Amino acid sequence: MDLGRWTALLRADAANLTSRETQIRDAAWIARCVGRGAAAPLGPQDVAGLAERITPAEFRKDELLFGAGAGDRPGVWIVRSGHVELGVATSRGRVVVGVLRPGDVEGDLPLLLGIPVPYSARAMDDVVCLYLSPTDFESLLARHPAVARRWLSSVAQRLATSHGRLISLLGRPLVAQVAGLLLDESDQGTVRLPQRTLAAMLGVARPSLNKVLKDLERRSLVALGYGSIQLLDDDGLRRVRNA
Amino acid sequence: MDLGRWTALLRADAANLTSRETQIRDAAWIARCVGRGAAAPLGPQDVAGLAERITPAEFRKDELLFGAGAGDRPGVWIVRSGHVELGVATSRGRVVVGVLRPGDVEGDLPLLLGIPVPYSARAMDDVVCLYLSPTDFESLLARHPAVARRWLSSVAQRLATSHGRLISLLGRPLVAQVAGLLLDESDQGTVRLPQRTLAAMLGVARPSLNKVLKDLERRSLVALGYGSIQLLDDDGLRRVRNA
DNA sequence: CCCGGATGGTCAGCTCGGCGACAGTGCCGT
DNA sequence: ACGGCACTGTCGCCGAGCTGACCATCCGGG
Repeated sequence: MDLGRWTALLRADAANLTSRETQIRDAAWIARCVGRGAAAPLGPQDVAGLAERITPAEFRKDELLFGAGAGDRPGVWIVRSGHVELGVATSRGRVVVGVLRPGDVEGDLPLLLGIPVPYSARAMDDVVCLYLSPTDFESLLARHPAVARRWLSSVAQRLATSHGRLISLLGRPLVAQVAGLLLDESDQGTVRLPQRTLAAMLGVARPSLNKVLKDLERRSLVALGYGSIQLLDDDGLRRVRNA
Repeated sequence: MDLGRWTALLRADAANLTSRETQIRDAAWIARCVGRGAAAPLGPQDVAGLAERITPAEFRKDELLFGAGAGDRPGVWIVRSGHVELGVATSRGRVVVGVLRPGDVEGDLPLLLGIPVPYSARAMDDVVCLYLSPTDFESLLARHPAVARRWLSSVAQRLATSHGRLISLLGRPLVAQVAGLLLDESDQGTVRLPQRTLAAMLGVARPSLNKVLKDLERRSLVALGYGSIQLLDDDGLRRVRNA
């Protein structure tokens, strides 16, 4: 998906389309992203229910979306364009829990469970989000069973990913962890994150990560660039991950 | 909750109660456990919907419930009594992903996502489960929105736990990881797992874990027993976890 | 065009934890 | 009572990865 074009469209919409039309298009987009591949399809009335509740929100690079320092604004955020970093400040420096890409959802768990988010979200570039207030989210789930069903798939998907991440971290050599992370975070064969961030995602020191990456480059599995990594041999990386 | 008494009751029920009465009692129990504390209450018809779908299943110690070696039986399992170990065999020996206690649910994710479970489940002692077949689970969610809503909370709860686990593992010293694990797995101030298993849950070697545990014991934070650990100072352990 | 900040690459020293082995000890069935 | 088994406690060696430092390179803005 061409993110630049999406963003441009969003900007144009603000001027050329009615607010209602924009909302419906955004709602349909959410319907495609949340609970992808779930059995239950959403009806037109479900999409309409979504549309009348979402409001767009823009953030500039390095702005905080929620969490410590941003007033802990409750509600559901769906990333429309851009990237968002979920991080925790620990005694041993910053740890990155995850990176949100367009289509990813955050903020629903705290609402569902009534607990605060343990991390804070920072815009890694200019970001456009769609926002659902806590009450809107609650009524959406209550009145639209199909949406609740899809949301269930979405959360289940994230849980499966988290489990996979746990397995790939538990006592495995760093090369295997790195190979797994690159495969998970790649977008069209490229990972557009600085090594500093990747290291924080694995909770390791940057020099250690760099050593491993150079090793993978020597084995022609990846190509290192400035702020980006190209995956050259996915199957080879998978072998390293499972070794 | 006194697990011994529950098990005894279950045995007695098989003889003294009709199958239907047992099912309704089990269903009510599931209703209490799944999505604990969720906003949406279940109506009597929801509990009835659960009751007519569940079937009990017993497993002896060391028996495999599902996963590699047990035919990968699809369906949802709810632990009624006993403990179940979720483990993965890796190149570097066994890794324990988690331990299921009474009230815990497993097997729903593969159904929701259409993917196989990446781990296998082994009964750590004699275990009684309640079973939902894939088709029954699907129809339950489709026809009982309140159950789907509760199930959403249940999955969200597990996702939050998994996130917490990730944060507590990422590049933290072993003492902090151990303190966190003990706090998570304790039941009434006691962890009834052999050190071998605890080590597998953190993906570390047993001698390393033992060294840390003895250290915690010297600091009067825990008391080590045979196959069990008593937590003496929860606040102290929390301090160690966050250090 | 140049400069400052961010990112990538590398090194030496050191600590933590893995690995394997072995002894002591509680638990349980015979 | 006894013996086997599983669990705990401990040691020594060694390699993986952390610490902190330093310089090269890339990029965007003035």
